[in-house]
Amino acid sequence: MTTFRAPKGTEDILPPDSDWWRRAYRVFDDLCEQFGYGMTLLPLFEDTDVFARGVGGDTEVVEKQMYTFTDKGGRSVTLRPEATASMVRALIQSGGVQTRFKGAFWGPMFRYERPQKGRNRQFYQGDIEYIGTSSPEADVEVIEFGWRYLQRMGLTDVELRLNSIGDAEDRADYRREIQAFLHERFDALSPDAQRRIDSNPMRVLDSKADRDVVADAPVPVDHLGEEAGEHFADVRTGLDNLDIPYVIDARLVRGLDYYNRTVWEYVPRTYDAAQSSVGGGGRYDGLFEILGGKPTPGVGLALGIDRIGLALGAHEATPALDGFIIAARDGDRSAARKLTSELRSAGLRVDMTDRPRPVKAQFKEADRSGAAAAIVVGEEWDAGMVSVKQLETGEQQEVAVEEIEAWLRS
RNA sequence: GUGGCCGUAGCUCAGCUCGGUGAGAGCGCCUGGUUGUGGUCCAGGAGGUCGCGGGUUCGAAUCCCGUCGGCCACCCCA
Repeated sequence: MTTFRAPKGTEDILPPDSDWWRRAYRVFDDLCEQFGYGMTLLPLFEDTDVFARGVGGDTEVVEKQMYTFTDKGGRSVTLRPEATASMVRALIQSGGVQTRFKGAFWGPMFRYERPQKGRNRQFYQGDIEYIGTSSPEADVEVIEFGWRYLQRMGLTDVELRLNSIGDAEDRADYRREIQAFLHERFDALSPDAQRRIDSNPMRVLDSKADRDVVADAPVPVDHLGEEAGEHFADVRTGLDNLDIPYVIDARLVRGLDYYNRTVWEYVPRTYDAAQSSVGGGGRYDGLFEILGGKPTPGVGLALGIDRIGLALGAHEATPALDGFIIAARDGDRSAARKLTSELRSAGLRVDMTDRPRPVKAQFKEADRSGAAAAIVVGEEWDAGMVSVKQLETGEQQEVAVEEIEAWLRS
């Protein structure tokens, strides 16, 4: 027996479940227009090195979650695990960013992991990037964007966790300090943490397995240089100014190596799952150089759409048609079909059954479709009339054919 | 990659411990309850290789082994 199913870690999203996704995208798109972020369409896969170098060789994402293939030309390509490196590559390719660039993007990402709640191998992100400015106002705007998005989607009880991990230069001293701290407690550390002392000690702060050990470890936010410190203060002032609440999480470091200074995450308080973060972002002033471009600062965020949906719980389907056309007699079907066509051309949302069925069954379909009204084409059609019934109230009346459109709109 | 739980109608599941009367329920779906009226009610109906393979047995959805798949957690992150 060869029955196929969606590959492990992927999901088919069909109506009516996809109604929510349509809304999720529309809200995102509206917000992008309001904030002035242009749309970008990027490849689903890139040269493997874009991510290996961009994201960082010592991250989990690159170490073991890459969907990497060799194509027929012998090139190593990787299904994108995240958007920022890809976006930066595209901007470098197009000649770099002269003044500033605000780009948005929506689509699937791929990470090879063992699936669980809120973690699929193919998952969806909405992303915005504000590039070409090191102003803290940009950080604030991007953080605000994510906050507004969650609010509009109905996730109102969200904790915004904020931190600054400083600049690369600031981290030299800090690095020695945390390494010393970790070496003293070497035996208590998890194998992963032990391995990272030399390669990327800051990441240990983020490790659940080592939570107790690092509870009183030195944190980057206490080792900010003058500029990074001012920047962070300005970001906080900016958020206060917009009345966006946040908490400082000194051990928040994020999983991608390109971040510097500001990093943040959105965590719904009402959502209990291991994968609780529904979005996050950070500043990445060094990424352009890593990928071979001119030094260009940038800040961006990713929203985990799947997780936002999970955090919201069951959402009511809202199919909603303006009208459902019913052909009373089989001979009325062509007239009904024509009317359906005309009303659709006029911009209304209408549907009808796929074949002759008892009127009762057609009404049942009309009801299930979520239509506001049922429009009966039958004997009255011969006199230029149709019967229209408001399905919620049950009220019914006859209306002249040429007035249906106006009636449906009222 | 490691661990736990689970795979029976389209969906949610009961039955499995103590193998054996014709494989079930609810929801959904279809038809009907008189001429062209839904969401309630009533009646009838369609729909199942009991994940797959092997073993034990006179006999297995029920016991054993294997395998595939799903969910959740660890890890990590969106």
